[in-house]
Amino acid sequence: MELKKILEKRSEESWEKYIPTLSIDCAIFSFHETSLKVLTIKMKDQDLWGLPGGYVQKDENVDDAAIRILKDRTGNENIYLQQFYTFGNLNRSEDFFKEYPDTLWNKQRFVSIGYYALVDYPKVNLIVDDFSTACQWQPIDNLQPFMMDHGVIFEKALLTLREQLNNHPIGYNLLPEKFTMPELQKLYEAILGKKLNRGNFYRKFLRYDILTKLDESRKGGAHKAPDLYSFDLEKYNSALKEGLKGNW
Amino acid sequence: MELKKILEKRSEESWEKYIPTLSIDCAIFSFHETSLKVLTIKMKDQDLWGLPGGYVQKDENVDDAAIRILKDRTGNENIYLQQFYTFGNLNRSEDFFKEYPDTLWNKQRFVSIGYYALVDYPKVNLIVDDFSTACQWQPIDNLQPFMMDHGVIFEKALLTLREQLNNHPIGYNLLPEKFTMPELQKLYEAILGKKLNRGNFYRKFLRYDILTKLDESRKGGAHKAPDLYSFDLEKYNSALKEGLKGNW
DNA sequence: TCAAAAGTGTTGGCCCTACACCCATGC
DNA sequence: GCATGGGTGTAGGGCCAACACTTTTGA
Repeated sequence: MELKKILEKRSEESWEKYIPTLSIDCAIFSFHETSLKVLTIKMKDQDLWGLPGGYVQKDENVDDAAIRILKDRTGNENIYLQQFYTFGNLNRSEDFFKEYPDTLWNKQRFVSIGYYALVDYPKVNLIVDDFSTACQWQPIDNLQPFMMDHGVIFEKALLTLREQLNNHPIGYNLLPEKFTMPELQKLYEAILGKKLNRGNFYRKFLRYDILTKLDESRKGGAHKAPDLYSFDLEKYNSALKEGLKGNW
Repeated sequence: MELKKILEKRSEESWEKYIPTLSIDCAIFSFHETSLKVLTIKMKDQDLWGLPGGYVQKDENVDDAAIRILKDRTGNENIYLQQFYTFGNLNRSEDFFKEYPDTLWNKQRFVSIGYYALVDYPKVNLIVDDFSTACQWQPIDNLQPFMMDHGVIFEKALLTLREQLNNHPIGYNLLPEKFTMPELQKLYEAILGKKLNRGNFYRKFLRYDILTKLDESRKGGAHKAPDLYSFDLEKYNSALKEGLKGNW
């Protein structure tokens, strides 16, 4: 069914179910093949991509709404979620629904609460809903244009990720259980948007004393097999409370 | 007039004027006599103190609403404002208006957007509005109990202030034009909640190369007259972009 | 055997800590 | 002149960048 029909059909139900004015948009990040990716969806009858989002039910905490939205889109429930900013300009979604009746739920003025989410790439099953035709990961260094102000929301999410790198379990939530030092470094470089010195990164991270070196290495690569590590959760979390020392 | 009467009288107008569901709460900080203070108000017929707040007009950006609310409370327009978190739990204001009719504007479920503001203490004229009986600065290390979840909002504001100390013009906006190194240090200690080494603080700050040493000193104190400094705005702002280096 | 990637060594400089010392001021 | 607080000196250690060397791997 075309988008317009669906929206009009759902509109009345939405007025009943959700609190007005408020929406949620999510920047869902993952890390795969040395590149940081963000989840984007394409709505029916639209050319531009958007961030997945939704609304807050009348009897639901805002944080719980974000969890629900994430689950509906990724099939996954225990996802690391962090609210980062609320976007409240008048003209955010201006023009987007201008051909629709004023009573349409989607045509309201929305103030949108932004959340970023961190997921382990292979654990996610992308789900295409009734409103959209596609749902896919895009590498952050080669993004398609975003609809509405979703470009701004994405940029703010990425900036927040950068700022919180020393205080939040970002590495832990984007990497698989076991990972190599070069993989960890690539992740840091992707988030920071700059190259880091290999040897110094290696020793700096070991000095934090938050990793456990495993008795295995990543075989199968074309060259020397790198050692595998995992986070020592106890030490990791207590180090994050104080913040990892040092500037990137 | 008692609070109940006023609220009921204003309710209808509020439904017309503001977008529903959304409110704004502000933690307004200042620095005076070596202590960090936060602006609190006491509503009529209430024992507990609250943070000043307000609502968003239907044709108004959320940021502009925050500016308007600040101006109404402090008489001041050019105030440093920073949105820091949005509080969306169902039970935030539970029970507060339970004796009122359900149609009362104030009895809605509100999701509140938190802003912190930084002001130069002597520039502010506190304004008591129709809803409140008092409006005063409280030192953050000796706070009266807050109403609703305003204690949580305040704590989050203070935490954000701490986290942003190296990246935002916090010192500049809380201090007067001219200040001494010991005053600057007291401010940092108040925000961080811990003592810092005097000599090291002094040199660390000078090393940033963002201060201008003035040809005056603060006379009148009981001891050696400390030198006066001011921020070199150009250098200061460009240093903040990269972030001041070092952990406190 | 060779290129490339991973792990490790080394060096000089800067910043941080800590403590000590001197200077200026009002009592 | 004395106590107090402000400005400055200094020694040791840690972290850092930069670079080089060694080891391991698959082709």
